[in-house]
Amino acid sequence: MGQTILLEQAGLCTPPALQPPGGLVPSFCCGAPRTRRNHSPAFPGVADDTASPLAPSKTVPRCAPDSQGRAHSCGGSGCKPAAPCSSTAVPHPSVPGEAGLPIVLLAGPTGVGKTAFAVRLARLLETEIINADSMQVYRFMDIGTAKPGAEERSLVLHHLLDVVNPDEPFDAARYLDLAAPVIESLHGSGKIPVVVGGTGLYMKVLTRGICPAVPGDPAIREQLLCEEREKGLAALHAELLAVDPPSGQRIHPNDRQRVLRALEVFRHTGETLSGSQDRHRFARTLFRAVKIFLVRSREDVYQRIERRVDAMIAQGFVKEVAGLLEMGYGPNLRPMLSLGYKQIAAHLRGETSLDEAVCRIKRETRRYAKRQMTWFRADPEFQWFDAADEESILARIREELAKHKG
RNA sequence: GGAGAGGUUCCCGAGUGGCCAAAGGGAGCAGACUGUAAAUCUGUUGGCGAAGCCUUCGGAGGUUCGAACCCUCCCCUCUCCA
Repeated sequence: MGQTILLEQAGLCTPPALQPPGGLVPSFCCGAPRTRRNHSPAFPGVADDTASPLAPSKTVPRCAPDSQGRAHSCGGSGCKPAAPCSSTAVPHPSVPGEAGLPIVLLAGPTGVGKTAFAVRLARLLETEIINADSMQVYRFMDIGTAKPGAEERSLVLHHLLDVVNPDEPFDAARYLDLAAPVIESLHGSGKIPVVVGGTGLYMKVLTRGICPAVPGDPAIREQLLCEEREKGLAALHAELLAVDPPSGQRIHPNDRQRVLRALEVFRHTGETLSGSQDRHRFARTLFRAVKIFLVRSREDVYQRIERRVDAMIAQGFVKEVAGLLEMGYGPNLRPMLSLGYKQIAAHLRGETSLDEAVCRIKRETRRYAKRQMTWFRADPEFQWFDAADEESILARIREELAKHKG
């Protein structure tokens, strides 16, 4: 096994009892998970017909006109193709919607074993993998993002990995712009793409499109930040409440990121974010998907996180972060503020010991895993499977795909 | 052996007679999420419940209408002196 291959995959092919070398849980780690009750993950099993990912969504028009009866603006492409309405508005040639080939979405909390299982699945389906992890799109960030290693990549072609530098802007819309054509191309050759990752929003956007609101505007953003410094966030929230009441009510006054975004949209376009979202509503289906969520018991996931972070350190995570900083990727860049990178950078600045950094990474990773479960729990189309039960998952996927062919 | 300080709800820590199931922080748990999403934010945290009731502030007694808070004894921890 290559060194860069992460523990994630170990659990899939070997009994959980087989611990990786050095997998001892360090006793220094504060806040070790206290699992009071036996969390038994929900396995909703097969979704009912209405919620079935493969059930055609009968009511949704492929490209609904907006309230004014005009086709919404897809960069002038007039909605002919079911193109994602994004900044660049790449018109996608096909109209997948409910008729085209499906995709397989493979999600799960960090460290359940998505990467390895995806490779297996992709080989069985003789297809390719599309990354749906918001951090693995960045170059030079390999160890800390648990990016698939050379071995995995040699077995199956991976897309959307290493597509931008850490100082380039990247967001859900850009993700859609890049991923949709890959899916279409794979569909063109009769393949069913396996989309793997833990970023719920990216998966949602990939299957349902994104609200055609404007992209972020640096000038307006700067102005807003300036006003925030002068008047405070509360004043900006008050303004939002006045200008876009639904958004103002929905967005908590402390949620700086969303308050700023909503105001940014309004100032840029004169249209409210809520209005735009109301028209969008994730109503269309861009790609039908078989949605699989891999789970393990809470204890299990936490233990795997523990081991995985230790393994990252052993593989040279600190060196990786130092290297990024040397390359000139500053500690305030978005990806450098992500899980792990942020804490290691703080350690390199001398703010914390390595032990402390590791401890924090583990804790933040546990929280992240929890948030992922919350996100995917909210989407009933995802069917939850015990990650160790590969056969059931494969059977289920085969069943769905067969149904589709028939 | 002597002197002093202290033992508070999962942890740290405030509280020094009623307004205390007990501030604040941490950790945990739950939730939200449409262009930063590995981000950002919210709620909650003794038990049972509708009010309300029950158990809790090292232990056992006591004072008081009433005690985490006052008194006595005991146990434990820390600091200093021998």
